[in-house]
Amino acid sequence: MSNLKKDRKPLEIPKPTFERLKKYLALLLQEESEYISSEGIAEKLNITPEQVRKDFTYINIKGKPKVGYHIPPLINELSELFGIGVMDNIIIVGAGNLGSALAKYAGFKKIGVRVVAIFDNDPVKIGSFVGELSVLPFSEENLKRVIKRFKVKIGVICVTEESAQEVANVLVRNGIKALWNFAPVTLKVPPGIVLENQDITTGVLTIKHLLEKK
Amino acid sequence: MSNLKKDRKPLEIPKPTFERLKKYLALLLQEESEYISSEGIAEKLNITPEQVRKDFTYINIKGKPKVGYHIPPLINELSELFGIGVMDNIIIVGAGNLGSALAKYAGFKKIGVRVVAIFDNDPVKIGSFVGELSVLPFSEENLKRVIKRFKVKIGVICVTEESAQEVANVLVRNGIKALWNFAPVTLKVPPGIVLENQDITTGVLTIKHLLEKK
DNA sequence: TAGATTGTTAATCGATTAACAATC
DNA sequence: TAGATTGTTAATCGATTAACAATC
Repeated sequence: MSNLKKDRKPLEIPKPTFERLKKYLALLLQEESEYISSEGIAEKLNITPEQVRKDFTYINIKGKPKVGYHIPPLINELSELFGIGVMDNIIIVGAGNLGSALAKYAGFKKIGVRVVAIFDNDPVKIGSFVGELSVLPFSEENLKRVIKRFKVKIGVICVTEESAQEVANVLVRNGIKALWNFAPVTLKVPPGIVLENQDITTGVLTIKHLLEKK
Repeated sequence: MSNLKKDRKPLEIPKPTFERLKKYLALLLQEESEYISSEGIAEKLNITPEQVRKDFTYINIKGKPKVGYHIPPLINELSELFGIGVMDNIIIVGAGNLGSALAKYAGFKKIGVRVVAIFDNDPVKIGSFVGELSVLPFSEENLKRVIKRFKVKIGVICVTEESAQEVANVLVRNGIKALWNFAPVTLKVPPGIVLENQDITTGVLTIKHLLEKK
């Protein structure tokens, strides 16, 4: 046993390309026309058309000279890349404003994500409704039941800095495979667990830096 | 007039380095010891120590062999880079859950950001309190007054997809210099206006993709 | 057909990694 | 001093850009 290969196959798609593919998808989902050219995409995202075409060589898609790319199949192809066809059930821990905002977010459906439960420890919040969901007490028992019943792999952390690591531990202990962390802390997770930090404040640092040099 | 130079001086710090510097700062602000080595930083962020040292060559900082980097001056140096010493007043448009979460976020202070007003058009929300702030009606008059009085340069967009572009237009028209957009739309802004998109959903796409290939 | 736009290869550019000298 | 860790240069790697042929 313990023959986990160390050679985790590197993403065959380069990281920068991958990040741009996400933006293309977001853009295409907003688009109403049927075709779009590499130039059309490029100018909305402030990149070059060559870059767009190059990026598309990583996915199985063909454009038509003089016309551009047919949007529906493009969306399909990108959807497959991100596993959007498969609906993932997720749970949210922390029913504060941020957790509530996510729980109610309508756009998840389009990207194959469904919030099936929201947890909190605050007695005032427990039992109250966030959208269609009633806030559940954050007990291991509840957690275990929900995770099992809905085959939940992804847990979202919307608690304070102080409790985030503990929440992460509990989630992982109960079978969660990926953490989406909104708390401004550097979490430690066991190998094999996917961790995605979504530090919401970093954006404003870029803004401050750009404004400064004007 | 109209002698705006097209040659916007490229960020002398490479983009990837810049992004990592933000992470270093976030990490250091959590750190309690006095010194940290490149190795110490590297392992928490899953990068190499060489990378950390190389990144630090872009800022004016010296480490001590055998000891590492003295954290307070490091924080100072990074703070200066991001313009954290200068407090920026920002306004939030949209007092839904997300806008409210941001308005109450305590961590802004540490990075030189202060929320001075929150706006909404919903009569139910207007006049109610979000933290210490009373929600103001989103009128150009109010906007103009607040922007002038608090010298606001940064506007945060926390409204729906549908209203985001219109809100952006109004903000820019009234003198806002930078937009921090949380709505899942590709905004169009005039040249010279800083735009930072914070698409909150992209993180989960990465997670889905990583889970898929297991 | 002519022209626009794609797709792809080659050239360039820039970032990361490796190696090692400097130094506390 | 010896050893650990920084700082920096050179080598490698990978991503972007440029050029142009293919094609609708």
